[in-house]
Amino acid sequence: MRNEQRREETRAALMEAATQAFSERGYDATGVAEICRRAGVSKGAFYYHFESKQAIFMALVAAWLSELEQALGPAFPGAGSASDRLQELSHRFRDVLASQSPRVTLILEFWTQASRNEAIRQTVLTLYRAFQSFFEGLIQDGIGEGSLRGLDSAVVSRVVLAIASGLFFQGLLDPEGTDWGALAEESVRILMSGIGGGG
Amino acid sequence: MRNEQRREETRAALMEAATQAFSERGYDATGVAEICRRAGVSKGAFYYHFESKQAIFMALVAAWLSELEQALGPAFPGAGSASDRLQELSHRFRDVLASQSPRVTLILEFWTQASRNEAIRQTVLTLYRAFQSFFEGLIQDGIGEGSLRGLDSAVVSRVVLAIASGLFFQGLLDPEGTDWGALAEESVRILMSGIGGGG
DNA sequence: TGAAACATACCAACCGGTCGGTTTGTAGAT
DNA sequence: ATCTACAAACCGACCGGTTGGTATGTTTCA
Repeated sequence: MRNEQRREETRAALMEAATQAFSERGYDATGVAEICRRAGVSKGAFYYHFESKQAIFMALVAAWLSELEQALGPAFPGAGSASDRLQELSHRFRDVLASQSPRVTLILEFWTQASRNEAIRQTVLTLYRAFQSFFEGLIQDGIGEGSLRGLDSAVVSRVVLAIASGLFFQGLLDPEGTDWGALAEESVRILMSGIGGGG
Repeated sequence: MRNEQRREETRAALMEAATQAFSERGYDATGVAEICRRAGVSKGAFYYHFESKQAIFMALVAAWLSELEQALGPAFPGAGSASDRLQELSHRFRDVLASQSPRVTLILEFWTQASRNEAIRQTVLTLYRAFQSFFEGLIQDGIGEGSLRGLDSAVVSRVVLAIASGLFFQGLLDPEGTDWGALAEESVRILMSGIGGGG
């Protein structure tokens, strides 16, 4: 069964190469030949493992999806109040940004393709809704235990997501502009207490 | 001087056609030939007016930049308190989204290209910083007049921008998912008063 | 008439994808 | 252990089609 290992290795090499290539040059501008060159295999090998260029892109989306779902599921198992956990999450924003750093532009590529390809859009939407549900549950917990005000959790969760993705995209555009990690923490703090004055 | 008018018309037709084509199919997937077809001119006309495909894209970025700068400058000349103006701005989010609707995906295209092209990135960054300055000034006004708390206006302005762009990108991914305009209004309301509970 | 504005025909380069053939790995027979 | 037989994995030349860009000719108008 050593073929199985070889199979996995080649597949992994192709996906890694595709990740880098798509990140650097974008989906359309990246040729299958270049992916093969980076992976050190031939075009024949590529089309043996993947039906098409679209197929490997979809595989990358799926891999990213399951990876983040795994990271989201068992994590943060309810230690402390909901507001504390929200702060903790914002604290980890910098690490997430750093760990995803090579893929940051790839995620933007996912987003772009999603706006033009229904299948990809549905996949990304699934991920997006998973995130939203996660935050919605967190906020409902907070409302239940009294650490958060009794606002519409669906709305608040979307706002939290908007801040997160907004900071994400801004960091992509201007990586050196600010300490986006610190800004994420500050955002949650501001969101918690509001910006309204005395009146 | 009727040549001048003709010149402007062709140029405008090409840029309008490029806007639509880039929006629908993206920069790379759009051919120069298709832009010409939509504009009803020939390739010769295209390359008479623009040096390259990149050039017309840059021209679109520049046009978008100056357009939004104009809309931002004289607009909202300080009627009411800063918090009121912030609410008013969120109220107009739906209209902005609607008016920019044909270009929404084009803006995403700008963002994508910006992450790979330094010249485009600088241009988009200029726009981004113009927005940030605008909000920063607005928030400083609010702090001065007491309608906003004395927080770091640079930080708050970035958070506001994060929410705006975050909602923008989310609306792009899932146009029918929610009333993003209403959500924008609600976001500002939440941002004003915070989500923290009794403690 | 001459310069500006546009059209037409064309090209080299590249693209995603195919295909006939070759190597590699391994299960079973001996 | 070694040979056989076969399938999985891989190679790279090749194809039709498309692309951004050019070269050259034609129209329009001051």
